[in-house]
Amino acid sequence: MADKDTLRERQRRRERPKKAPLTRQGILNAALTTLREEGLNKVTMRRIATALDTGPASIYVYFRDTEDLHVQILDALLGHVGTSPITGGTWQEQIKALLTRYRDVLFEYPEIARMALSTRLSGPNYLTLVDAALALLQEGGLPDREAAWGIDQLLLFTTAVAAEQSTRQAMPGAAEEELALAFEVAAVDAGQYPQIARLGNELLSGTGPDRFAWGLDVLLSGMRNTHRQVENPDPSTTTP
Amino acid sequence: MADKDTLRERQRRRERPKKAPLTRQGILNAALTTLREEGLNKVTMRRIATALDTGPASIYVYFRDTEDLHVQILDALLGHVGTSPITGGTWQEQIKALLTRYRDVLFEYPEIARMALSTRLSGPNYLTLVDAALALLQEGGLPDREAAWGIDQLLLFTTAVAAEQSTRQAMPGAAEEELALAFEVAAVDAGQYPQIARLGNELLSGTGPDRFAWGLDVLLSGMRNTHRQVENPDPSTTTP
DNA sequence: ACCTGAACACCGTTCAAGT
DNA sequence: ACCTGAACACCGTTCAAGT
Repeated sequence: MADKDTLRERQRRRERPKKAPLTRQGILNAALTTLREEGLNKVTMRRIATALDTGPASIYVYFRDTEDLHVQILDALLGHVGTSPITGGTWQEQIKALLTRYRDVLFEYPEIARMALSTRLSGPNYLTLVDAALALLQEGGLPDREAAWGIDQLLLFTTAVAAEQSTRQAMPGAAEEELALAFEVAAVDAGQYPQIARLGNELLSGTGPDRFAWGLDVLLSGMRNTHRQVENPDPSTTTP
Repeated sequence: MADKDTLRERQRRRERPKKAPLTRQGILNAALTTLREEGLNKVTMRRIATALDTGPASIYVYFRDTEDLHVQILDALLGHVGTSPITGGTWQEQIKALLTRYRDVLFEYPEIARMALSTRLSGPNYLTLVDAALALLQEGGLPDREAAWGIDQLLLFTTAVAAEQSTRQAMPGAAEEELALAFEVAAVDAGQYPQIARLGNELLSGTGPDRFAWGLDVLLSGMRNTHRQVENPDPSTTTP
């Protein structure tokens, strides 16, 4: 009877509430939860498997290896970074807004940013972001040749800033490290490192966001003034 | 007798040839050998300890943890990057030569570059490099405020390029990945990613060194044309 | 102080066997 | 095809005990 079946069904669920048919999405969701609650280095095959009430081998049905899992997490995280519209301002301001949005995602998940540097990304959400940025560069009148290389540099800078900055704030003892750095700069031997001693605290000045914004301005300004050389065509790799 | 002692000494050495008094340098040397022969992720506490014929706990006498070991390896690797003289050319060419030298070291050890992004470096060799670069920026007439932030960006870019590029070439299957990327760009949906489709192979053009050199030019040019805003002084953190 | 064996609490990945 | 338990070959770090 329906009643009896429902009851039995409920009891079964209560016993093992997380047990559901294994799917790619299900694994990804469990991974995202673990990421939020415990950080990327707890997003391990074994842990996700345990959360889903199975053995580690099961995850390998859907993900090639741990890196594959992490890459797919990032694209899931990127969500609508590239699609939600950006309004107002010059094209420079718009591209800065777009990249800041990207940086903010990476900022929330320090280790993801570091991973993003060592893996070619190719998820749909990432491609959308790249396309949107390229459109803005074109709008700004940047020649295609420079835009093609420039987008790489803009994304590389953004990712690197996130990887660098977010590590510190997320880690226990980050504050002490900052302080130690300040002392170090102050204590630096003026004979051995004259420039560092001379610039002193100027080296540590400014907030993360201010430095990031300045960095983007430098890149955008530099790109417009730096033409790519015509590459010397290598005859050995060119068909006649 | 001397003869007998020497013989006994030799035999003792032959039995356990690596056993020597444990020193920081000795551990570092063993670590460098392992790095060269097996890569950074084999530079583990346990492995170095085994190589030195002792238990893992012994390493903790000289290094706080695994990260500390890795950081000190990088500074050892940096050797004379910052001290051996750079001759000829404009200050731009000189700073490019200096950073290229830095990149080359990081290129040889992919994982070290990635690590360098997430850890504040402060070894003597690293500071020497920073100081030399700052001197060149000053020689080029870059104002101190911009130089202080600019050096950060130059080093960040260099490290990121090394982390990104070197991963691919060092990994098994890097060639296939490049190829897969090329196919991907070719196959991209022109409706969904119009800009990527439009630029096509332009996005993949150029060699690593050409892109790196262009990137440095962009940065150096941009820095000279981008003044730092006067930061809005935050009254809550300023003493009156 | 310096050094260490042993223990604790984890990992990724593969494989043979199950459904 | 999809899923899994068990096994293999590793990790970092701490601690109590030794010299």
